[in-house]
Amino acid sequence: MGRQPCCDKVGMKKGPWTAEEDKKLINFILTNGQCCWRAVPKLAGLLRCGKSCRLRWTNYLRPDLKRGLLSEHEEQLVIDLHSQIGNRWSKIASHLPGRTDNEIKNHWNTHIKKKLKKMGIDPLTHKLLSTTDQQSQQQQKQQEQEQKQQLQTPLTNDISDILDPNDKEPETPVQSTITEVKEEDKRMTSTFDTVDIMDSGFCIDDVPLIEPHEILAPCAPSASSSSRNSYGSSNNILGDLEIPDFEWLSDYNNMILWDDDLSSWDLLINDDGDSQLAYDPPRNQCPRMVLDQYTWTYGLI
DNA sequence: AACGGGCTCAACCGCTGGGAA
DNA sequence: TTTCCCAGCGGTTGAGCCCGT
Repeated sequence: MGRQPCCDKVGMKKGPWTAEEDKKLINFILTNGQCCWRAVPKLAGLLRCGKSCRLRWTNYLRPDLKRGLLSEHEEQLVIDLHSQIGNRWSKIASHLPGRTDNEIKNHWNTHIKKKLKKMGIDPLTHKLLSTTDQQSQQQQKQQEQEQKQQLQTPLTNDISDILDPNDKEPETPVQSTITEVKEEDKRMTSTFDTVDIMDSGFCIDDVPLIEPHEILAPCAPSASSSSRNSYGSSNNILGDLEIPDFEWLSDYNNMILWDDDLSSWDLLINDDGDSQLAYDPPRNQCPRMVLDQYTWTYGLI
């Protein structure tokens, strides 16, 4: 008996999301929060399946997403993590705040793979390509032995589920138990969290730096500052959003940054200077705002 | 200007695991 | 224990963009 499809696909829209659909989804999530995704399209008035809505939100519309290319530091982190846990993109993404597994997976396949190959490193094994061939036979033998051992003594801790088989070789920095892997996860997370942003290699070359004083017109949270008309425009997305009286904005300094053509909104900055909401229109519809979260965070510090 | 090949990345597909009934 | 639903995951696809000819 097969699994039921995630939704009734008849009449469901597929393909790229339109700005209108994005608006509906953002509006719904901001108003109601994330609930049962299956119910979202119906409640939000979308002809999409719940799964599509969830993916669109998590991979593109989510407020805490960073945009733009991965920095050198992030890239190195991805490489390090990949060498230890393989293609577990969501796990890797969890170490890079604001990055999605899809984004990292794409970046790996389009950039890092080539980069490593250019450097003479096998992206699968993270070993020098020249030595890979020599080791492949040894690996094969070792894997055969491991398979025999597994048949004789089943693993109580399924380390094979955590670690890439290629990382089981002694010369790689591999932990031998799940506990150690988890501890390593924690260590790496905390390392990333506490990294000095000035030394982190964040790439600020990709976008022109804008000093905060050049772009900010901070205003204290107040009833008047939550007026849609303060920032809205008849030809922009935010103006059309049915955000309930901006009550959800009451904690923010209501900083909204507009594209030159006022066709998109990018950031809302709260009192702590955190970016809370970012809207990035489809790349073929309007030029992307030249300010991204990196730049902004960097500017604040 | 037109064409074609390569590249990028958003979106989709199918599968898995967890949890509820 | 079994069945079903749901969210999440990783692999794959294809439309649109870019760039060289």
